[in-house]
Amino acid sequence: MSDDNSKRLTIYDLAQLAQSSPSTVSAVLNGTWQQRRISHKLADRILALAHAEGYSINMQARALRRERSGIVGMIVPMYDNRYFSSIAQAFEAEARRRGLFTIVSCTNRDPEQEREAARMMLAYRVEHLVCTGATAPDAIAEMCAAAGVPCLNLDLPGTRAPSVISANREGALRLTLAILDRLAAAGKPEQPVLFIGGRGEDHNTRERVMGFRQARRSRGLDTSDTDVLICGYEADRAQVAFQDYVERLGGPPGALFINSTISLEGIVRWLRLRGYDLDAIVLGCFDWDPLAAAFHPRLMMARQDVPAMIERVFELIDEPAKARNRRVEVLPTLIGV
Amino acid sequence: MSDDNSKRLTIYDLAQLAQSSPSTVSAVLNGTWQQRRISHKLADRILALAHAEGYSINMQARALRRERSGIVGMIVPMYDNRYFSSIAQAFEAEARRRGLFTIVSCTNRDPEQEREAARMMLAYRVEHLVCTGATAPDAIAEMCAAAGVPCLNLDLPGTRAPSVISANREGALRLTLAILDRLAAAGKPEQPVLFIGGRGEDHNTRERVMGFRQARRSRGLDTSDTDVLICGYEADRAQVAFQDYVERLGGPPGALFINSTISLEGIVRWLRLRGYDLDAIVLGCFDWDPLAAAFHPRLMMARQDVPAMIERVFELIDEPAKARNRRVEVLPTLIGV
DNA sequence: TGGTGTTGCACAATCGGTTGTGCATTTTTG
DNA sequence: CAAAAATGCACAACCGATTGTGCAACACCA
Repeated sequence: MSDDNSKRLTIYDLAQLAQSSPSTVSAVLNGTWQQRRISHKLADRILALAHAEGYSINMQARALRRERSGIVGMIVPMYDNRYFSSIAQAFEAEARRRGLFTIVSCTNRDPEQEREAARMMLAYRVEHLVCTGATAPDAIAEMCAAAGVPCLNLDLPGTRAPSVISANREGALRLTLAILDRLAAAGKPEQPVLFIGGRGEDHNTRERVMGFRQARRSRGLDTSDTDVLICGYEADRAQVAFQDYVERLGGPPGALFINSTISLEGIVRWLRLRGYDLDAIVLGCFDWDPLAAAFHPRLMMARQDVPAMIERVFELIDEPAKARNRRVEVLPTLIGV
Repeated sequence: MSDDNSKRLTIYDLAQLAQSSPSTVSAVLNGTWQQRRISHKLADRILALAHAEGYSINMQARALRRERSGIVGMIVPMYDNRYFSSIAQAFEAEARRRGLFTIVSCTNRDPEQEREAARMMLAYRVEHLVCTGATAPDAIAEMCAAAGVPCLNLDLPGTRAPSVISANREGALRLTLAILDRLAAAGKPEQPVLFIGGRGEDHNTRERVMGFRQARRSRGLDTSDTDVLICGYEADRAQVAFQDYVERLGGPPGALFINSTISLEGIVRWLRLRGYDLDAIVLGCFDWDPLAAAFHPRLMMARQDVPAMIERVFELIDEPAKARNRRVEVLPTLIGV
C-alpha cells in the first residue's frame, strides 16, 4: 500500500512512477493498450504498479471526458415494500451485469421530489432513467426528452415514454375468477365480493377494477358501485373504509379483492382484532408478500413478475427504436389458488 | 425550451448567449456571485437564460474540479426486506436533507460483491461510506482507509470503523422476558423455549443468544444448547431446522424466539401448513414487519429503531473525531407485548 | 543503402465547471 | 481634483482521464 499522506493517486502519478506517460497509463488501465501498441512488458509493469499503489480511477474525470457516465437511474416511490424493493434490486442486478452503475431515488409519491430527483439524475448524466410508481411520469419524461435522455416507465403507463406494466386487467380478471371459484366451492357463490384499495387517478387501479367487473360479468354477476372502494392504498385508509363497509353490510363480505399488500395490512389487522376467522373469508390480493403467504396459506395473490418486467425494461433500453411509446404488459402469476 | 439539436448546454454556451464569461455564469449558477461582485442585473439575466434554455449542470465536471462529489454511499445486503429497505430509505432522506446525493448498492451478502461495490463507490469518490449487514466489513473499512474516505458500519460491529448497532443483547433480553411472561401467564412457565435463526459468525446473533440466555437465567432457567438453533436466516433453513426440532421434541415448543422476519416466514409457514394454532404458541421475533403484526396481533417483535440509528450515523459522520472506532448502540422497541 | 512499414510510445487538446487573480471603471474620500 | 477604494467582470489555470496524432527507433525489403 502507498502512503496516503495527501491526495489520491492519479494516472500522472503512476506515469511518473513507471517512467511513462499519462496516456500510456490510461490506455493500460482501461484495456485499450493493445490497440495503442503498448508493449506487454510495460503494460504489466504499470498494472502491477497500479495494483501495488492501490490506484482507483476517478469516475468523474472519466465520465467528463467520455461524455458517458455509465450510470442508469431509477425513481421509485418508496423502498419499504416488497414490490418496489424487489424492482430496485432486480434492476440493479441486471444493470451491474451490463457494466452499468445504478442510482436509485425514492420520492415518496411526491411530484416535487420526483422532479428534483429527475433533475439530479440528469445532472449526473444518467444514460437512462426508469420511473416506477411516479405520480407525474410525463413531467419526468419531458425533462428527459429535453435532455436527450431515454426514459422508461415501469408499472405505470405514460403517454410520453414507453412503458412496461403488469397486465393489470387480465391479472385482476384471473384473480377475481379464482376468488369466485373459491367462493362457489365454499357454497356461497352469491355472497358480495368487495374490491378495496387503490386510487382513482391510478391507471393500474382502474384497470384492475375493470378486470374485476369483467370477471364477475362473465359469471353473470353484476357489480354495484358500492362494492368497489377506491379509498387509497394506505393501510389505515383501507381499514377505515372497510370498517364502514362492514358496518353498512352488517358483517364482512364473502370475499375480498384487496388492491395491494399495503391495503391488505389494514384489512387483515381489522379482521383479526375483531376476532374474525380469516379462513371464513375468501381473500385475494393484487400483489405478493411472502410473510402474508406464510401466515395465511389460503390467501390468493397476484404476484407481479418483477424479473420478467425488468427483462422487458432492458429490452426496451437495448432497442430504443423498437421502444417508441410502446406499452409492454407482463402477466402476473397467481399464488395460492 | 431550446432546440436540443445536438449537445447539452454548457456554461460556455450560456456565456455566449448572455454576452458574458463562463466564470461569471458559473458563479451565478452556483450561488457564489455575490462574493464575486457580479451585478444583480447580470445575475438575473443569466439565471433567466439558464432557466429558459433548460440548462442542467454537469455534476461530473463540478465534482472533478471541486474534488468533492457530494455523494454518500451505502452498501446493503439486500433491499427486499423491511429492515434494510427502511434503512436505505431513511438514509437517503437524511442525506438529501443535507444536500448529499445517495448511492446504494445491494451486495447479496457476498464478500466479492461487497468489495466490488466498495471499489465502485470509491471510484465515484463518495465522501462517506456506510456498510450495513456486510459480511466482510473490515475489508471495506480498509479499502476506505486507503482511499482516505470515512467509513461507518451500521447494524454490524467492525473493528476498523465506528459502528451503530442495535442493542442486540439488551433487546433480546427484553424480548425474552416478555416471552417468558407470556408463557407464565398462559400457565406453562416450564415449557421449552426455542431460539431459532441467525448465523454463528454473525455478531448480532451471538449477542442476541447471550441476551436470551441471560433473561432465562434471571428467571432461574437454564438454557440447553439444543434449544438454540443457529441454522441461518433463510426461511427454508429455519423451516427445516424447526421441523427437526419439533420431531425430536414430539411437538412444538411452548414459545419461540425467532431471529429475523425471514426465519419467521419459514416457521410460520410450517406451523400453519401443519395446522397448528399460532395463538397456542408464544411467538417473539427479533425484527419487525407490519404485515406480520396484522396477521398475528399477539406476535411480539423487537423493532429496530431505524430512524434513531440513521440519526446516530449522521452524528458520527458530522464528528469524525468523536467517532474514532466508537460503537453506538440503539435500543429496539418492543411491539405487541 | 535508401525507402517503406511497423512498433512503441509521448504530446497535447479536450470534457465542463471552479476559483485565484488581474484589471479596467466607477465611486468615494481627503 | 488627485489618490484611494470599491465595483464588476474576464482570464486562465486547474481537476483527471481519454484519444487523435505525431514521431522516433527499429525491422524489412529491394
